[in-house]
Amino acid sequence: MANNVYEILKERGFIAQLTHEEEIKRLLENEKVTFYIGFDPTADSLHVGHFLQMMVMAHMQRAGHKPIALIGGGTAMVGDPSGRTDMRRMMTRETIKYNADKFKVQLSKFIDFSNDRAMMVDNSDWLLKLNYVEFLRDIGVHFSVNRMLTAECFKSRMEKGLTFIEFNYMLMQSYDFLVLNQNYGCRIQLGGDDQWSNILGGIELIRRVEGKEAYGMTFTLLTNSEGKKMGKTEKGALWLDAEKTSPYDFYQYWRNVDDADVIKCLKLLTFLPMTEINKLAELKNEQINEAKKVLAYEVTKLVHGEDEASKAKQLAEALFGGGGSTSNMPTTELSADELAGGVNIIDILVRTGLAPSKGEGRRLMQQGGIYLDENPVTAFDFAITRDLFKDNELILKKGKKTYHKLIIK
RNA sequence: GGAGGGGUUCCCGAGCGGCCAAAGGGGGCAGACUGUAAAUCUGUUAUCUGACGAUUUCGAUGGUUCGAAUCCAUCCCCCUCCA
Repeated sequence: MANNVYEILKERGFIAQLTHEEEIKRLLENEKVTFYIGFDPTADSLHVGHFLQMMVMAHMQRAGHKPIALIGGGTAMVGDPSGRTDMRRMMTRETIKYNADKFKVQLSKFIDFSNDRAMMVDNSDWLLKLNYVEFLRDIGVHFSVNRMLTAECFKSRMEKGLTFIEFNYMLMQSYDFLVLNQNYGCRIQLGGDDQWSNILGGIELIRRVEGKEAYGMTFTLLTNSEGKKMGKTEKGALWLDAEKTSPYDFYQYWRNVDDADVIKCLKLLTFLPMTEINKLAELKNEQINEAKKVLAYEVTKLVHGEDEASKAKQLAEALFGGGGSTSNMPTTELSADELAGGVNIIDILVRTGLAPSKGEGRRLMQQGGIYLDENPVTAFDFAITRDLFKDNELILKKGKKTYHKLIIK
């Protein structure tokens, strides 16, 4: 019976905590509500954690509610201590500005901002011009330090140390909610579950300043069955920017998630109807691979578009299943001239990025992790020459899953 | 401001004049087994070299010494207690 967004979100496993379950449910059922989610531009690309937030926004928007995407250009200057055991590195204004601009572009791809169906605001617009004393008198008075210190988000920091600048983060985020409430009638703040304390701060502030009730809802953090945050790869985070994480790598990440996490991810990160997901949930053992394929394709489609998703899928099938085209594989061109003399395999490994250093390249070869057209290569002085190429291409493989194509220019 | 304790390789964390490119764990990578999964086992994990070996690393800069991550000086940063 998932007619109402609340039910949808609940059924799909998004919801972690609610400030007022009944009221929120009623509100979402009967009214068009303006809500917000904040994104602090601490990197130059959104990642999967943000994607989950955007899925929520999209579900809400589909139900007729109006999202405000808040870019934390101002809050990023301070740094949110929540869920952190150490202090964030201070970022320069320039970096934040740069990141914020990137965020804006990416967000526009996922949320429909046309016809006033959603808005995007940047809290640097109001935070940066605040007057310190005024802020303390108007906003600071409403916060009890005693209470703040008992908040979960500061507890872990009590041991490691917490500076005053970070301590203020909560006030700033609370103030954001107040501003959005006053200017745009925003009544609900959503966020990851790590934002719970900060959200409560805002609700409390609105109640005290405006005498109005505001609401908060947090969502499960995307963690795997071991409780670790998902979306991390050996190269760092799994970015939504194709320049930083290629659609193929992105696809492969989901293709390779743990069995235990597939269904959860399908619910959270795709729009597949629950009936279909439930069917996939029936699969056992090997068959789970089918569910993973669906997951990988759907998520990649949402993030990179149908074309890229199909390409990634085809490439994966070509490599792992045999057949299909290799046209979307990362490629390096070699000139006929250099091939004439033979090009050392280790140099190629470094050049293609399959190995970060020559030493690493040798190690890979020693351990039998390097293949040329599926044949292991172990001789360090092996030279790649023209006659190895078939149809002008040669497939270089590192381990079982990383492929690179060489072509003659 | 005073007293004490620290800053070690991707992370945690040992080392406290030579045997240290630095124990152990985590993570990563590769191999075996598999289902492009998990678990497990094995190897590996600064750079250059086919190898011997060479070079740059232990907060920063100088110094002592035949020789320093280890001792000294100054500086920067973090933590704890006192004010």
